[in-house]
Amino acid sequence: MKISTKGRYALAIMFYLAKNYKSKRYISLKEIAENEDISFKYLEKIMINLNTDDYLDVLRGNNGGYRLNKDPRNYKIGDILRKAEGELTPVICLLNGGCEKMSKCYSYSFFVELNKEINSFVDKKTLADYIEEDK
Amino acid sequence: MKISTKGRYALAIMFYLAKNYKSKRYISLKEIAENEDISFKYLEKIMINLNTDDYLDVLRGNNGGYRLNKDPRNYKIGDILRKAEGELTPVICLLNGGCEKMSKCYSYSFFVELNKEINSFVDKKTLADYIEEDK
DNA sequence: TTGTATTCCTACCAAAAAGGTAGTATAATG
DNA sequence: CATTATACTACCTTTTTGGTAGGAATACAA
Repeated sequence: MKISTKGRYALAIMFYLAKNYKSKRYISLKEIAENEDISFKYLEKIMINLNTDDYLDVLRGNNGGYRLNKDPRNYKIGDILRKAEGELTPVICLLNGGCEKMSKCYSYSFFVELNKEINSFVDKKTLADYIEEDK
Repeated sequence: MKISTKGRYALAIMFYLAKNYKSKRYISLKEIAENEDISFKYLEKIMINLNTDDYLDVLRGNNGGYRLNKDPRNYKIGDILRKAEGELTPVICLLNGGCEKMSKCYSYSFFVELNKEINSFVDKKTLADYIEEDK
């Protein structure tokens, strides 16, 4: 039940962008990597999953990078973690509506509830909830 | 953010024992392994972590095995998962009160809240909550 | 007292996932 | 056209997961 570095680094990236949202400037991964002490190359890889479906503004070249394209309050922590880590379901069988041993599985309804608990929490929290000036 | 087989099998064991609580009989891991389609040897290994601090009654030899030593309502799901999987904290830094980069970490308070959310949920649920006759 | 069924304990091991690194292609801009 | 970014693909090392194997200790019944 751990969040891997992918999820943690993705959050670090997004908080970094959120912090700079008002300046409108593009932030390079190099800058984030240096400030957060994370491997630049690894951040690039994480970005591939993170920046899908026009999630962020991108600009290549000099002074390029990434920036949020909506207010921080519109970025759910749940979406960020799911993009980086994949589905947050505590067990895989939840994605298929149970397995072949479902009929005698006492754990299943517990997993359903836990899944709901986790996802509803992470989906009601946004970047803005954790940045002082945006609270 | 997945529960591993250790945690899932531990729950399977505990639900199996809970289901048989009233009969007072000792249940062997062999029986559980066969009924739940899990490797007997792996269950033995999981049991090492599960049955600490007099968590269960044990009897060796013929017709031996394990049984609950208190009512199913006294076994918290949280305890079972923690015994099998280790601490359920979504990130390790929560166990040390943060890391050296704490001062600029926007994620930390989110992790604290998520941790609380998860643990308070799994600790308010017991085996009895998911067994028909005990509800 | 011997055989059988069980837990207890230690060591080992293969496959998968995590956590990266390296190199090149593509794009934007001065 | 040089520079500075992202985009993409391939590879690699370490750790974790998910087991297996074998024997010692214990309980009990015939």
